[in-house]
Amino acid sequence: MTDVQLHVFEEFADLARTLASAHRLLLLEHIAQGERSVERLAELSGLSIANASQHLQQLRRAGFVETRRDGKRVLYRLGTGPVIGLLSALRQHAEHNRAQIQGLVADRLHRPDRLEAISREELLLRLRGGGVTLLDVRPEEEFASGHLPGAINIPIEELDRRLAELPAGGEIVAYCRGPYCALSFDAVTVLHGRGFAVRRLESGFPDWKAAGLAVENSTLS
Amino acid sequence: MTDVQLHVFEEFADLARTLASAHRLLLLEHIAQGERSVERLAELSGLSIANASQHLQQLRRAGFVETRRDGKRVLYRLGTGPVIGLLSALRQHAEHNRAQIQGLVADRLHRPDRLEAISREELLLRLRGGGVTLLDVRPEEEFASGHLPGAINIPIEELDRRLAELPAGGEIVAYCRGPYCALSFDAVTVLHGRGFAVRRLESGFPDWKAAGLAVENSTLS
DNA sequence: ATATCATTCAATTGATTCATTGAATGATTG
DNA sequence: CAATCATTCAATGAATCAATTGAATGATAT
Repeated sequence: MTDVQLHVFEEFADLARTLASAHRLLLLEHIAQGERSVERLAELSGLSIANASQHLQQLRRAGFVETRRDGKRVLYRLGTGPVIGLLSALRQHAEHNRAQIQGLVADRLHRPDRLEAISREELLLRLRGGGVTLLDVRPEEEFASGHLPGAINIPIEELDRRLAELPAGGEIVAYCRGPYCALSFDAVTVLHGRGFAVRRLESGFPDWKAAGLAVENSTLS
Repeated sequence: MTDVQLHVFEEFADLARTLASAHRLLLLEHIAQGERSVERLAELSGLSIANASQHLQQLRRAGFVETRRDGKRVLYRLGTGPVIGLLSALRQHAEHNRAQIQGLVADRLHRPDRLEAISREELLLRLRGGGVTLLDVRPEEEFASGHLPGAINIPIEELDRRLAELPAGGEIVAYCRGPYCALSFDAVTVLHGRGFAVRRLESGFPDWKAAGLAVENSTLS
């Protein structure tokens, strides 16, 4: 009785243990952006290739990612399960804890930078209305492997020099990889300083995709 | 940059690590049923009191549970955050993995015992229509600290002897602690054998409560 | 106040996990 | 078929975590 119970819980615990490493979570976050090779992931995460490979295999054993061979490379992508949901539940809980510590739980309007954030639902409404420019500030590579329909791509480092590409009037909504990616925060800071009406999308590309919403692809490896 | 990133992920990893122990998950599951003292939890989980206490403190540090003093005892209850959501995301993923291994993913009707299961939404509809008897097969103690409105309580061990208390006609819906609690499965087996029209609720009491639905309490310590 | 009892703390030991290194695998390319 | 290159495997020492024990805390009750 408690024996069978414990066995089930051991299984859950194994899953949790696989997530209990900052490096693996970081790898997952990068994989959530699209397919990546081991070498690229190692580079993105600052790990040795062998080490990255081992972590990736743990993630695969737990079903969080899947692999595919393309020539000499092995490409990793997210698993088909509710991986994003699991990660976002973790995020939510962490956020709740932070709010708890600061003594503000029921209140939803307590994060100053959140004032600039816009939800997916709100964005969809605005897009239908028109007059909104979607700005993807991720690197070209990530943009190419998938982005929100109609978005224009200006990587954050180039934003300063390429302001001309942005429409003078109308509102801009910037997004990047997700709530804990700093790129869109930076974009809001930069653009706000230049007098643009800009807000950031609360969630990022992976969540958008996971929600089953339309995605565009560029033709680039 | 990667420094700040890593710090955030360390935080997530800590949360995951706290869940990465079958004993702690088991404790959480018991706490999800209602407030419990350390002694009771140790007994329920087969741990020494000191050991249980340590695990409980880890859970508290991570914000999964909260405590309250009542006389000599310290009572543990679930935290206010999305704990249940996190646990159920874990469950979902585990279930997905299992299905994956058996080569049936897209298919939703592959679990024979699931044919007997009814969702919360469906239950709510049926209850409005009437003719449905809700049967709580958890121990009296757990029933007393909270149950579904209108449910009758017959602990699973007594079910055999107390069949008379069940209405002859109409459908019975049995529930217990949740999808990985075996009690309601047993109830279906027993009652089905006696010719009752019986199904089990897919989710259990904790999920019901977490969904913000009405809950009844008995007057019992 | 003091005794009592549930709970928590502190310290030890044993078991896992992590990153690193160098070698082995396995698929492509000439 | 041999060479090449990305990835994986295997083994090591350092670091971290889990369970156990006995003592300390903190609140009640006589």
